Amino acid sequence: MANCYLGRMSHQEDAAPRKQISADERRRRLLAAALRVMKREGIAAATTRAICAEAGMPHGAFHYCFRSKRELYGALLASDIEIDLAPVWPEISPAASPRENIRTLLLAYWSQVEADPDAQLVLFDLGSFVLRDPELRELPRGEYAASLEKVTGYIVRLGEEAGLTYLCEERAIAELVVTTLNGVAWSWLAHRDGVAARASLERFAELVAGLARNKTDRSM
Amino acid sequence: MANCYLGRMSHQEDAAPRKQISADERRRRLLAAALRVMKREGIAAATTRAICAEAGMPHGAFHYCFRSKRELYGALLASDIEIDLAPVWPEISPAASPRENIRTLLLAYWSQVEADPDAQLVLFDLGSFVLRDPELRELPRGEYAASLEKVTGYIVRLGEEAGLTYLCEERAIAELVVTTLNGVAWSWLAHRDGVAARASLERFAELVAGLARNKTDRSM
DNA sequence: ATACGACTTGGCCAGTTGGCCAAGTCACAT
DNA sequence: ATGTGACTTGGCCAACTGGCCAAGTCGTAT
Repeated sequence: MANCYLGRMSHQEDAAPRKQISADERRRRLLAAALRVMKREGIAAATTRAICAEAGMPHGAFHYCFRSKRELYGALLASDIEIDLAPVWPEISPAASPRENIRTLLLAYWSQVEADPDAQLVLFDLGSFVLRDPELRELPRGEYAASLEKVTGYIVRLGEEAGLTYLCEERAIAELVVTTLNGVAWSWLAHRDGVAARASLERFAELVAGLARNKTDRSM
Repeated sequence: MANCYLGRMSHQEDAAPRKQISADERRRRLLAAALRVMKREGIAAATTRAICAEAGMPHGAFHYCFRSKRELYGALLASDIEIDLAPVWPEISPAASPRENIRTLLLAYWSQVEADPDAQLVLFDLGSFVLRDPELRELPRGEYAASLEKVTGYIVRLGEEAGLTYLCEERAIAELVVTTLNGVAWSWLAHRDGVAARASLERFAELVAGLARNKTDRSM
């Protein structure tokens, strides 16, 4: 069911026996497999055996690639599962109101969250797991800092492209945004009311817009 | 080490040998014990054996009180672990600005969160676990609704006691508040930066205050 | 060809898990 | 005293866990 490595049917050697795989490549495949299992059945179901089976490998392969299960968990959280907002930028324009532009950005992010709820759940699970582990506890701190940095970048870029100026530091806004998006995601996972979630986001966009001004209103 | 059922040395009865315990009482004790274990060592460590040990009961007692481990998990999430804001109300006053009053309320809530981080983590763990279980999946929906109801009550009461009127429905504000508080809690669990968390809350209070007006400004 | 190290594999292990149960103990009504 | 039903207990189970390892296979530098 797994190995669709058929093809290569030439006259001499056929069903290519797929020789060897580098340990690095295996690590990558195991990480991907682990994520798939966790999304489908939760973090508790992601045993070393289940992960290997998902990756189409024998159980022994696991501990050749990872020293321990925790090492895989750490690597998984470190390999950021991020959301790309690049496709949204064309919709941003100085002509629109700050609220409209912020709204566009938030909802673009949201539609990606809503499209893959299990990924969000895994993110919470993984974070929670790692926070309990004495050796991995520091990991989320860096992850959080990175995502904060990224969102701050978005805010700045939004300011430039939509011609906005903010009443406070971009980083502070980013913090509020990251935090609120996480909160909305968590609430939505609980009640699964997409309408309510979007309504909260709209309201939040409105509030954040209060911190922004069109540059044209004052200077240009 | 477990059975300290010694004593019974007095002439008749003294160090009450605590005869039997009703199944209900045992359930309550097991729930409390489970919560303690989860806070201390995470949800994964809360095995039936660990819970019984924590409660000072033999392992067999567990399945006399609960049909399964999941049943306990469900019961635990249902037994709301809530935060009481009652002691804070005296600090609310019509004389203060809306922002100040909202700030007071949010920070009061927050100080309780900050005082018991593990409880928050357990709440996330528990929610996440339950969301994966086909039979318990619906549970968080009700929990969320209940806490939303409660916070809505707070918002209304705040309006009455501080003399505020809102620009939108109290429920919408409550949704935003619940969501944001969860988000801030999650972020804080990751980075453990209490200053940043409070700063976010202050900013959020400011924004929400924008949705409120002192009644005296218009009518009275 | 030969050798050597990276890769592969299935089996094994001791420990832990949730759940079950039969035998026993107790409180209380009769 | 005797019965009845709720409560108690320790032991048992099959299933599963993370981890380890020895024997094997393969690729490549020589």
